[in-house]
Amino acid sequence: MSDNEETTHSATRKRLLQAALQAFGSRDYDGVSTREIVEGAEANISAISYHFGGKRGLYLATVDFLAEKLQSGMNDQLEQIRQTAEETPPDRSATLICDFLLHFLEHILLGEMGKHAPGIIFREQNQPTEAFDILYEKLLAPMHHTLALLVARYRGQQASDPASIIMAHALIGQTVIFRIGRTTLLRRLNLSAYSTANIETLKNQLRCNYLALLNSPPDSTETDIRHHAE
Amino acid sequence: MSDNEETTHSATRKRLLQAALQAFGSRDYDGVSTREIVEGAEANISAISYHFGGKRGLYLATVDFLAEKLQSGMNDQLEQIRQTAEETPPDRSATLICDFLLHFLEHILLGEMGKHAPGIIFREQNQPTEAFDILYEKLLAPMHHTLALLVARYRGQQASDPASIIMAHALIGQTVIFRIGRTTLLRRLNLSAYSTANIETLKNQLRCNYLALLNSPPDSTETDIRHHAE
DNA sequence: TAATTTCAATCAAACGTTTGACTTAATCGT
DNA sequence: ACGATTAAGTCAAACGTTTGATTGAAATTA
Repeated sequence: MSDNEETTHSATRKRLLQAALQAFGSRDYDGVSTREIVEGAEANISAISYHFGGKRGLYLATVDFLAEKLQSGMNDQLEQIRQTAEETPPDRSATLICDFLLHFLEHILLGEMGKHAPGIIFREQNQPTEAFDILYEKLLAPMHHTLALLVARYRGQQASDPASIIMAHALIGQTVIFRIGRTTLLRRLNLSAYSTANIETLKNQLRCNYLALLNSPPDSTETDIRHHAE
Repeated sequence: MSDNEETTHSATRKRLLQAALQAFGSRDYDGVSTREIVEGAEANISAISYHFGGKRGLYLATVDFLAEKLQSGMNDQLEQIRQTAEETPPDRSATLICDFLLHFLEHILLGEMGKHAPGIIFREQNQPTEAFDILYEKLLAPMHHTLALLVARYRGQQASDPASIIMAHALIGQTVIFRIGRTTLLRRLNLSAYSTANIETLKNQLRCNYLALLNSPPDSTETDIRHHAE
């Protein structure tokens, strides 16, 4: 399904998506009014119904628009990483993981993506709707999957091993918490915003953390988490 | 400011706060209607204006209510930890950190707090309002501060050292990501919810991660993050 | 011309808030 | 001791505004 959202549509449609992304990125679904969106898009109020069937349709299209945007910038990278991993010794996987995550960190701290995506993604994690499926399939799953693959390779486990998956989750968490918990950390450090020097410091510290986690001894008391699956 | 919210208030006031906590915990400010709240509280619509001056006032009172609730259960624990830390050798700090964070994990995964608090806290992190100050002062700062103290003690640093603060942040992040990113991880593991056995597995894995981070060598390229402070 | 897209105007529903009457329980003057 | 007065709390009803959605004509495009 989902042939590529019918590329032949008007410019109004794209302006609506961009305005909606900006709005939904900073405020909740109910906190955004259709009139505010069309104002930002310099379009008429009825354009939403015409192009997307309604506010809900616009929201879903916006999430898809976001996912597509981020996917395009990441899938190539992920694919390349997976190929590189197969051609190099397992212990090089740690470097691949670090480089990918640090590059990812920069994007969510400084990039355009970091402005809008986190709010939407968290909300859908916390209270999943139909939109979460889109985010999961196009963004979260591929990234999670590739990282688990690298982790498994580095630690000599199976990529499907829950331990690998949990470790991948922990690594991602270690990264995104500096975006999610930004306000708290900045306040603790008496900063008003991350500077590029701050980010460099963070990256150095995070690299150490990644390696520490990857090299940590496997949990000796481990039980198979799937025993209680579904 | 903030004498203890005038304890002599009516029962309706408390019912409103509890209903509001439930509502604001799962949906955004604009996603919650005053009529929905008073319905849950079995109160009259005008009770909100009467007791809190309006919807906004109710929201702020609800956040304060939440912070107070969680603070009472945590401050004793934090105080006890800080005392214990002073009386025991530094290398015992790691155990204190682990025990506290794992106890915290259980609360946010299973406890009543885990239902409502994360949504509110994240939203205020992502788009801070007046309510964030309440959360920061009563909840986030004390916890962050105590952890930084323990980290500094264990690693032989100053508690005010940015490296200690960042490490404390990383440790907290390592924990809360299993609540924040719950939906993604569960989907990756083919689970519909955490079982107590799952949580036991997570706790064992997390303990390893905590220790790995705490024992990791300090960043050799470190620069003082405060060089660029405000 | 025929199909597509935009527009101002309008709709019912839901929103947060306000009103004024009513109940209940202290407080007061005598 | 007792009716009058005041204050606190609750209630149904209504307020004006904003919401998402729809309409049918006008404009644009092919």
